[in-house]
Amino acid sequence: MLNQTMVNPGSMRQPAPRFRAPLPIVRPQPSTNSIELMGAPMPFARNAEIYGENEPAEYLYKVISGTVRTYKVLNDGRRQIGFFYLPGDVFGLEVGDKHSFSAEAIADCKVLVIKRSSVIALAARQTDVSRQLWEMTATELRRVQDHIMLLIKTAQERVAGFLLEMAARTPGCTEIELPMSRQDIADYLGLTIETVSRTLTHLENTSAIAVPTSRRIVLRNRAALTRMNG
Amino acid sequence: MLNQTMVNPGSMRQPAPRFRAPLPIVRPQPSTNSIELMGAPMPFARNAEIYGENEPAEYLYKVISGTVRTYKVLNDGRRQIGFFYLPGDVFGLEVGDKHSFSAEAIADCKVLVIKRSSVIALAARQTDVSRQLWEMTATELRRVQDHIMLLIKTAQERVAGFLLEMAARTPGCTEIELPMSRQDIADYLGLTIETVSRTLTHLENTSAIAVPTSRRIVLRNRAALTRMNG
DNA sequence: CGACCATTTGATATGGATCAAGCGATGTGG
DNA sequence: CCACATCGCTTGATCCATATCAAATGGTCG
Repeated sequence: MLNQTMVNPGSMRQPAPRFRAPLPIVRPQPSTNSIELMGAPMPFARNAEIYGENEPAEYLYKVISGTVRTYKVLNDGRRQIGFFYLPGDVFGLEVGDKHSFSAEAIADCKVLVIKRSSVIALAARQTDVSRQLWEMTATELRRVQDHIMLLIKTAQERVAGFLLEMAARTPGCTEIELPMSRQDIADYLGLTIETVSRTLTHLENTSAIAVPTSRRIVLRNRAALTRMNG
Repeated sequence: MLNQTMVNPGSMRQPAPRFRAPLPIVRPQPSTNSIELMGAPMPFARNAEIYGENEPAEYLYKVISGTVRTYKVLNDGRRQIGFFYLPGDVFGLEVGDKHSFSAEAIADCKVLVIKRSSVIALAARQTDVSRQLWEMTATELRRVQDHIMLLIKTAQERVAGFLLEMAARTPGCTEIELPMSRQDIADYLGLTIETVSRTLTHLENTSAIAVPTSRRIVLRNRAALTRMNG
């Protein structure tokens, strides 16, 4: 039942820990050209909150470096991660005036912060901007639809799918550096850390992957992973 | 593992069965004014396919009467229902050129069919149209995000949540007429029919609901349902 | 009435959660 | 430099919610 992190409702904002060398992830930046000209870059420390659920959605965001997680917490503390946003990804895009998820930096981040009202104002006059807004929202929609398909699968299928998804988002596609903890992965996949860990071990034993360090995964047999993805 | 319908990959298109009296559901229509002027109403028989996954997305659709389900089928036949669209709801909205889900009529339907290309062309010149497109996509996004939160819950929470959701979408809020079968509900909630049935029986035994006929549910104790919604 | 289909109910199996312990890396203070 | 605490992860043992398998019930239509 309770397969997610239990979050203490009273202590959400954690102290920002010391700095760490940022991960060298560089990805093809989807062209959000005219919109991102309106933004200012801003640093966030590891575990810093970028915005909270139900806060007014005054800005939208684009990851420059680092990784961001969005999440929701149920009444009783179960946490569901919406997505891991890597450099180039846009998040915090809302049509209503409140954020539907919370957002936090997983590693230290640089994030482009763009004022929502000015984008919307510009969209009212420039067709391409309004089209970009629409496309970003639709990209997000597709992603969430895929996430639903993930959540109906078995543990093995979820983990295999997750690895393939992360690999597809990384330039050097055979070896991936995970910016997030096992707990984050578990909360994204709707599993427990134990199950994630066991499944990774099993994939390693069947030599579908190698795990040189816990944050680094080598895809040895992509066909096998694809096959078990469901 | 296999908690969804197993769909035989070779026999998706079913013969359209006989006609049935349409359900008298009438709901507040969100104003999609200028867009829906461009559409033509079209009837679909029970279980008729409206479009298939990966088919070119030439049209978008608005339910006038009846109910529509969208769904995806995994390689091995597991089915996941994306949503049940009731009168007033827009579906089939895509930014890419292919549909990401399939759509079928659950009961006999009247559906407004609107040519995608003309809407997009109009959006290029009329701000309000492009805003409507964006808002419809964002509405869908919210919905899918909520669906994810549903899928991490227990069986009881999912069923209770489903009933509350359906009640919120119906005018006479205490009694709801379900247009879909137990199997459809199960595939929406990521459960089996047996679990859905047992859970409904349990809710009835604890007098949270009454089930005069299998398609009709009376909410007796909404507070209890809300409480167990998670 | 009898066939058919949807739904409910019952008995059992199992995948993943839970509870608990061990392990390796990193960091701290003496 | 080394004991020692801490943290993230792995591994092991057991439990439980929900799936699976199977049968009974009930409504619909010829």
